Amino acid sequence: MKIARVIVDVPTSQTNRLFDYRIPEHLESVVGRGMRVVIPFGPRKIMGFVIEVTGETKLDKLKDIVDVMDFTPVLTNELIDLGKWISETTLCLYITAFQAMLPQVLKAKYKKELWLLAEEEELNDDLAKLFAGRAVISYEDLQDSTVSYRQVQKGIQDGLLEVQYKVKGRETKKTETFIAPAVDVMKLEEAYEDLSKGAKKQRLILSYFLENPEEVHRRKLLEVLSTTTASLKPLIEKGLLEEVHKEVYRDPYQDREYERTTPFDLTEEQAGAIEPILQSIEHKEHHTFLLHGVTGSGKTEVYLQSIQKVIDQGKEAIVLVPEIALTPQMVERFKGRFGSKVAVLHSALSYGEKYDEWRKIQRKEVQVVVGARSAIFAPFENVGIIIIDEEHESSYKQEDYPRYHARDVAIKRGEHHHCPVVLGSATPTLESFARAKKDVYKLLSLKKRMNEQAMPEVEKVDMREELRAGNRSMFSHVLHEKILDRIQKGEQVVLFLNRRGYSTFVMCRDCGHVMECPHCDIALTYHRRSERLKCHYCSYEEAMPTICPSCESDSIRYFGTGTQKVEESLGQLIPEARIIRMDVDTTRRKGAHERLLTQFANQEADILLGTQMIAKGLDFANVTLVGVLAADALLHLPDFRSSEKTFQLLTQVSGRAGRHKLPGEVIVQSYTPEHYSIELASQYDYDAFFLKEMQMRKMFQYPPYYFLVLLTVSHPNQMYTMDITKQMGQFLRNHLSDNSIILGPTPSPLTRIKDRYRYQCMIKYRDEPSLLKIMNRLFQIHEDAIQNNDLQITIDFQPYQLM
DNA sequence: ACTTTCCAATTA
DNA sequence: AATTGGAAAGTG
Repeated sequence: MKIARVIVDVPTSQTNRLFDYRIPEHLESVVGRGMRVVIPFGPRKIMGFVIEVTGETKLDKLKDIVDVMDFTPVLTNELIDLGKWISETTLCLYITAFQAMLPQVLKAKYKKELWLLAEEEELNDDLAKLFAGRAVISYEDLQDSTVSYRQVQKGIQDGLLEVQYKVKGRETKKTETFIAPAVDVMKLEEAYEDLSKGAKKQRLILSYFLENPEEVHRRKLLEVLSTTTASLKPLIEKGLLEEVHKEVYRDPYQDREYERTTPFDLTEEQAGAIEPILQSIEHKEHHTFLLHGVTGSGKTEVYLQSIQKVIDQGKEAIVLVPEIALTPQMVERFKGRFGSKVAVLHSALSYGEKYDEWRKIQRKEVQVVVGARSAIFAPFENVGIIIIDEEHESSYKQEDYPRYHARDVAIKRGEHHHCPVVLGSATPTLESFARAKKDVYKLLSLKKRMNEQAMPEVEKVDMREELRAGNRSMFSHVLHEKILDRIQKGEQVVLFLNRRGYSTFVMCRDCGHVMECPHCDIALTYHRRSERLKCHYCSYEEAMPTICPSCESDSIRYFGTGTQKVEESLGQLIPEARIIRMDVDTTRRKGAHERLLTQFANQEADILLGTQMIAKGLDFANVTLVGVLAADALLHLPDFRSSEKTFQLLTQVSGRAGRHKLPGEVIVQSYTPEHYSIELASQYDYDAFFLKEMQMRKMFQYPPYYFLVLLTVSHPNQMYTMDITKQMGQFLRNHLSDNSIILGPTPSPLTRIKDRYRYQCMIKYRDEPSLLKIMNRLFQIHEDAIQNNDLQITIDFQPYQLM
């Protein structure tokens, strides 16, 4: 007897273990490790992942597997082990880890149905009305009806009704219609002769097939012969042609032509950097490389040529890029070099499109995947290299369960496949650079730009002085003039607004009342388009008030510097400027992002104004001026990484100017231009910044000198939350070593979200071998309250977001 | 005596 | 997470 050990699709700690099921004979040759199966669980039927197939069990009675959902495993052996590792190191449930590795559509969908077993006459009036002649009704119909649960229960007891559970995948396959001859050429010819002379279009279609007897895409056929289905239909009805429905991939890039590029000759510096990577591929040895290259130094070419080597060896490559940088320009470079060997995975794809790209990987129809964070789980089995571009990006850390960092997963996979992991950045995280200095990672440096051009000159503008000089606008005098100058010359400008910390809130000018969310401790954000106030943390929204709810004055206004507002005042300042604004609002619609960028590239606008999303990966030849409107917006947030983030952002934004023949220039506006992160970013001095920031981190006991764990407790009752957090802090102080520092409990920076109070403890440690065990114990102690008292505990190892 | 609501245990 | 069966609370 064969037995499958299964992780069930029930996300709680009590079911977070293997359950044994008998594999019925007719499924014995089908069921395998890594497949999804339908299993009975209590009275229900649910989905589960087969983790192991064995011959023995400790139990004497087992239930049978009901059905298999896959014929090929969706999880490879490596991914199963990886999922286990993730759940153990990030303290999440097994099922959560496995679900995170797969595309959305492979999540099971459950349906509960009520079946009529007897004749309708045997039912009472209420039930008969409910069924109304149908044999099956969905459970939602029952809930919508007035029939009481009691009646249904009785019906079930009397054997008149039955509840059935259905488990379905959500995957859908897209099909398209092809037309093919249904008879041989002889018959076609006969039919052609028989057709009346008047049926010109029909004759045209047949003559097409006489010349090309293969099947052809219907839309294309109709297009080529410039005809319609009206002429095609009679031929199909006569049985001469037939419709063939074929499965096709939803390929978002299919109608695009990519210019093929060939490998460039590497510069001496690039050649030096790529050599150790190629060696690592050659010798099948795992190493983690930190490729530190200034913007424009040609990191991507190093990636591309390393990947070429991997493909030549018959292996596969995984490339991670930050979501925000997954622009058409980036995709183009990979598609241009490797053509149809590339799958692309990012959040702008529909679920169906993601699934199709994923299946190309699963079926090994591609050798390269370029994608955002979750692409690290690409189900390749022969990985030859893993590349993480813009290594410092915070989007590589997932902020909800499983709270994994793609970099850690990459290294784990690199070890398994004995292949190199390359972390690339112009501004590496302090953690990574420190590791490179300690030779844990191998440091590779690219210090020169490929075009031998100097980095654009950065001019800092002290906005305090502007204010003193009577300029109250958000554009300094210099910036205003330079913009005018560029427009006159027909060159382009990129304006960058750091939105974080500058959201548009609504305040009463008379009494100072600020509109806040009734469920969270945060000011509401004003949305101009809908004229409504929205909360960024819960889904709460309300209409913009006309009078202040506190003092009933009518001088209630919105404040803050959103991109909309900048666009407005820019329009007043320079009415002739053509502006493209890029932010969440203008890029919400599918393809909008790309359309706006194309417009700008075609020089249909003079100024590109945007947030974070224009800081990365963009490359426009005609841009000669970059303006940063508020460089210190990030700097004053309660986050120990704020200096690092500011430095990274400024460096990145500066890199947008003067990438080609025309020299570039950068204006950085700030209220604290003397801050070392602004000062050193404007000098492009990463090494000096690293040293200075390391001093700060050492002094304040932050990473990379210490590891962090953030423990957040939340509950609707504030006192209770504080109490539990205090207990936990005490527990940690009792169990962790004396060298570790435990801070808190303190209220979270956002103390209340969705009517739940949040308190936190921070652990700083250098060496805690049994940390995982202790944290697990912490969960166990409060398991009951989590289960029955609406208590929530989140544990985040190496957190990025301290809110 | 009977119905409704709540809670904890169980899921192979 | 969903279900269920039994205890506790409510109802006339």
